[in-house]
Amino acid sequence: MIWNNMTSDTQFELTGDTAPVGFQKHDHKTCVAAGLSAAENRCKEEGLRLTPVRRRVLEMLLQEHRALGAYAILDRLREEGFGSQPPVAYRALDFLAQNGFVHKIERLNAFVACSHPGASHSPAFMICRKCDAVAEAQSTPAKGVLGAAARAAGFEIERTVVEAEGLCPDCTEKA
Amino acid sequence: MIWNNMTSDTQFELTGDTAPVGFQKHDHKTCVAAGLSAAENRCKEEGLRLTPVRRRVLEMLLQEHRALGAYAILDRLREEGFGSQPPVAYRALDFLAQNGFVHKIERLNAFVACSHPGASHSPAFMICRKCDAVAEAQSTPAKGVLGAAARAAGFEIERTVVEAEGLCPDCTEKA
DNA sequence: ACCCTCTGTGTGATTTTATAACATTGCGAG
DNA sequence: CTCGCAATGTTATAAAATCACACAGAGGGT
Repeated sequence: MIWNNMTSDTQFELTGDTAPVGFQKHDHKTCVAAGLSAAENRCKEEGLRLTPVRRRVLEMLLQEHRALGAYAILDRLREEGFGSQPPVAYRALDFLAQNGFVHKIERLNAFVACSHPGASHSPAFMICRKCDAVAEAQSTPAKGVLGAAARAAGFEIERTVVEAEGLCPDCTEKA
Repeated sequence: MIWNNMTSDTQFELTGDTAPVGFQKHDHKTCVAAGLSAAENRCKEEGLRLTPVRRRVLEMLLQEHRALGAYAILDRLREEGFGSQPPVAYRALDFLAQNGFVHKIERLNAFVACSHPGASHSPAFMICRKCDAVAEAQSTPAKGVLGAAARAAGFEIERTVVEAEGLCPDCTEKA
């Protein structure tokens, strides 16, 4: 229920030491495809333009399945013949973030593909301080202590940043 | 209970349009003094060194009572005859943040004085997107959806960033 | 008092992250 | 077709943060 498990039964195609993926091994190909087509559908529905740069950036983040900085993304875009200056990356990321296809991790100044394409939601993240793996969960901003404080204060919450930093299961084991 | 109300009954000494202070008008002098002496005590107890730069930075943040960027702080330090290079500000801020006297607002790349000096706690913030006022509340990381997700995943939370962005009471009114 | 060490301060230089400003392209509505 | 607008691209610059190294001064041990 909570996150990156994606489809079906867990598949162990990954060699065991590929990039961290959200604390759970799973089939990348499936989630890249799923993420992309979810985005395509939403764009078609809402008249948004998923242009080549934007599409490619989303694809990169889906493939990577961890947080990438804007400049890491830019480097690849450059290699692939897209523009080579920061605004190219930032604009694509802004578009994707604005539409919920990717999220910015404030703590890392970096971006991850959304793990729950489709529904609008308030994401929460768990970030491993050792291996930088990032897993996305749902938060419920209006509920809980913060929601109560906000209501009491007359503060209108529009957006929330919720990021937990700590040790992922793998790194806990190794320690 | 929740935040910057500080002492006693609210006092309206402020002219009514001084800098935003956390959604509630209150007596600055009192909270500056309270914040500083709390820090002094904790440092004495724990053998920490509240040196002049550090003390002054804390005092600035307490006076300001809103988020200041490291470079805003640095500018003032420079004017006052302290060092003039970024590390001076960053080091003082690191010390203060490490010991819980100030908090970093990731969303703004800026720092605020802690509103609950003393007890160790997991802060949560409400940030007005219009006037940049910041109020501090308490969060309860281990509880709620995120805590459940973390336990389910075997993720060990060490620290949390919780920041709500929206409109403060004042700005809501004006709109 | 002396030396030693360790922490903190100061500096210049650099890296990393992000935005401003403006020219150009190309699609779609009329 | 052509006008307008959104997206792309570029150069330049701003803003945030860190590195590397020199020096000063507090405090402990002798």
